[in-house]
Amino acid sequence: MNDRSEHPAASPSGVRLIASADTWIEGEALRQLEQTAALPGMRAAVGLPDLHPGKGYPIGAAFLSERIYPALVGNDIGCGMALWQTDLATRKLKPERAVARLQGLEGPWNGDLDAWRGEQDLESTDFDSALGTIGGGNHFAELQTVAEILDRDAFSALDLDAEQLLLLVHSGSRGLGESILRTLIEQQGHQGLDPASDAAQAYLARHDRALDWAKANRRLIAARLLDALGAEAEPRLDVWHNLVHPLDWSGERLWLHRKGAAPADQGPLVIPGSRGTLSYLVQPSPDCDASLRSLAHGAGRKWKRGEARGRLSARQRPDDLLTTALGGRVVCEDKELLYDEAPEAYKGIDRVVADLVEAGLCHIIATLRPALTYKVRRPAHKQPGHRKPQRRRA
DNA sequence: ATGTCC
Repeated sequence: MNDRSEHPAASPSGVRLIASADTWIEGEALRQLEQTAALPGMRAAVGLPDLHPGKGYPIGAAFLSERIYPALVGNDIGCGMALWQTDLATRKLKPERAVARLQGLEGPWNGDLDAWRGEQDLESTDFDSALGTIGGGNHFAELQTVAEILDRDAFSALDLDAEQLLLLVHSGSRGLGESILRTLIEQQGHQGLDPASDAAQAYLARHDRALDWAKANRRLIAARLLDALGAEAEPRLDVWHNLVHPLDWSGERLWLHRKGAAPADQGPLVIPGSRGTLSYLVQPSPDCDASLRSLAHGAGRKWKRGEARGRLSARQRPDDLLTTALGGRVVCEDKELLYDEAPEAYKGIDRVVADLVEAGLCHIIATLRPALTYKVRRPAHKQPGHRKPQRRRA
């Protein structure tokens, strides 16, 4: 491991990068990591091996601070990864049939939303109609098969069945988190908040609601997808990788910000690769203080959004991207998104996870293979029959 | 990332 700095507690800048020399980290991401680590009240910063540039602040990083920085959590408050054990036998999966059945997951759910919110103990928001929708960007719902089991005891302890499909859902708080951050920035700017201030308390209350909303969203996404497939499933894990929460650290109360950083203190979790590579079910090590109790949340982007189409379209047609090197099927009728989320746009997950293992932060329970990755059907404005608003003539 | 929005 190429540990380029001291332990956070001992380093003057408090910055630690967990990445081997073989893991490429963009210079802009390192600059963002250093700049963020220099904000007032910041005590420690950790870049995970999936570190890549974000909008001002890096993604794939954890920050420990005396103050609360909402902009550091970002707009997708509560985004995370949840795993279900389905009752679908892997050998019985007919991908083309499953693809055909997965329709209409983009629009509002047509079930009894008020009753469902009641069961989930979820308050009503202006974004109820978005509950149960995956969204864009890197969000997805994916059926996976178990490729290899490396820690049979841990695998069994999770009550997983290697002969049945798993469902992994990556989504967040949709427009709700975005509205919370936008309002906060309008009122407070990018400054850190004193945790005792009214502004901080108001933000935290809304933030915590967005966490619940995002988790419920993943649950409803799974329920809708399973319903479409005629399957049932049981939840196995659900972790947030965008949030801020208080942490007692060496006798002090500080605030841990995770921005695209998975928790290492809440049991096993899935670190997904791209849709064309394996994902990893890992067991965090008991002591992950060196990484601020955090792990990588995925492979990390190699190419910026919007760059992939230009880089790939000469050698790969859109149809080529609907099946992957591992034999998986992809449902994504948004062409730009199809390219943006191509496996080539991401770093290699094998190296990212190896960096974590070599740093002593986790071990691998099992590898998972994508069978069907659901992103999005055709965007509404490109649906057949959609009329473009006519530009008014002078 | 985003009831993005040409």
